[in-house]
Amino acid sequence: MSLIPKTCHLHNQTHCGDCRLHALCLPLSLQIEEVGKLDDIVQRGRPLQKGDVVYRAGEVFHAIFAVRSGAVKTLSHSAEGDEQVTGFYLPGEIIGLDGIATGQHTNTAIALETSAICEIPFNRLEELSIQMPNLQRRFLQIMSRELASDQQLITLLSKKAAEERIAAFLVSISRRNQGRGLVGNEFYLPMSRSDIGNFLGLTIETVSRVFSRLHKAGIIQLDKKHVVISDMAALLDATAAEKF
Amino acid sequence: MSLIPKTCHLHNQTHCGDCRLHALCLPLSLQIEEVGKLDDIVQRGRPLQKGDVVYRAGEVFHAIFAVRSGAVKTLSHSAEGDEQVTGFYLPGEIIGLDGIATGQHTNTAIALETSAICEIPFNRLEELSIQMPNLQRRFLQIMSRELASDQQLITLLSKKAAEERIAAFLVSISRRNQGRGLVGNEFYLPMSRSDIGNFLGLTIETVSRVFSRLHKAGIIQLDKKHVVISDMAALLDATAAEKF
DNA sequence: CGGGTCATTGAGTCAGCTCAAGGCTCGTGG
DNA sequence: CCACGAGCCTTGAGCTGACTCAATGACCCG
Repeated sequence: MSLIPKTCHLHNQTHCGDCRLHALCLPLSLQIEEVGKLDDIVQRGRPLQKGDVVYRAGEVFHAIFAVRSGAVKTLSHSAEGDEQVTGFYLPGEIIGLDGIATGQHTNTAIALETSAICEIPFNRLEELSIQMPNLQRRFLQIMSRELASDQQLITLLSKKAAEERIAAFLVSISRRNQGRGLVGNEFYLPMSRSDIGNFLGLTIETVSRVFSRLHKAGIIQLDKKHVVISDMAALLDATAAEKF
Repeated sequence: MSLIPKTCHLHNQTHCGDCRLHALCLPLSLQIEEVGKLDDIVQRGRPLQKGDVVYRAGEVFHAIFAVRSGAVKTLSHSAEGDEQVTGFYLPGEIIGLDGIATGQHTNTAIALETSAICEIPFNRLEELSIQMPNLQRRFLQIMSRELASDQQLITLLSKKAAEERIAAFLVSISRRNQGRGLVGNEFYLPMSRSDIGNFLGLTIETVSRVFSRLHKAGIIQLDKKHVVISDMAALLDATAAEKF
């Protein structure tokens, strides 16, 4: 059961072909008429508010979702009940892939701010993939990219110190914003310090201290969630601090 | 030395339909004639020896691989040159999925012991998937399962103490052996302490100390790489030690 | 203006790291 | 057959980066 109401607001009429995220999202590398067919199966709901759930762990998996605007975090729950933030998703990025293996979502996805989400029924997508090899390949690419980013996070958690983690996190947000045509060196973080800490395997105190340190070092400017990267080179250096 | 006899499963003639791993590997849920078609595209090479490379980071991606016998580790290299072990793969498991996104492998895969590997050319697999929706779905399942296991590892690295990590690691090996019809409470670890430490984000000293502790607690018996789990309940408890 | 949430900063503790020493096993060569 | 070296593993001792605990500040909303 999807939480997204089917009522259409004017804002929801954007078709895949017109969508500004066209070149980032699922339609990449499709022909124009193919985009039209994909567009036919995409369902666009009313914007979600901060804290609203896109899907919940344990729910039956029936669709994947594309973030059209706003931002979403995904969390998994361990057996003991504690939450692990497994990712932050920005416009053009796809969530819900975790449910394919078992037919149930293993993660929960929650809007971090007012967000528009496109819902793509999975069985329709599968059918379409059979007719459109480009779409099949694109979808596999997206899953594989997700694997690669999970593995980067694994390396981060396994090998990097707190400062390197935060620096890498900021660089990642910066690059993804840049990929969407925004400036790379200034942005608002849509998530709380606590989400960042959870994601990076740090406490919120450590996140806060590292932000302060980077600020004092003149690498970033910081006003609550508003970040300006004033010295990108130094920030990149900080993602891989020398060990000796 | 592996528990797996060197006689039957290393020879190259086994077809997917006859393979004992049939129900774990890619052919799961295929019809008999479909298995035959899959079998036609699978290439079986000569057994690899310990340390041999299955594929290397940076190589052009053209195939995925199934482990038929033995064991394989995958590693990614960070920009600074240090290696991160990202997974251990046992018979019936699929490696090489990391290359789909970019067309290049981002990981390196190395045999941990004498191993037989099936090579499945990716473009042939894609073609076959279009004809065989079951195969397409199965392949997506395998990728999704990989995502889920990466996310479990992320939680492990982000939230768990050394003892919980090792316990979870042993339970994982045990379960996967059991899934292949072996006993779950006794096995040889095909990887070194250093590989385990690297994988779990611990130093080899810590790995060694935790093994000793679990041994002294009567939970496992240990003779080099030969492990006997003598108290599975206690080991499971140790994967989620109470924090207060 | 009071209560709640989120963020910052400081002080002290500790799990796992580094450094160091020594043991076990296996292969090689005298 | 033993000596020797090279890996790999184990164990001990001390150090340290991030955690816990605690207090305070900033902001939002009713």
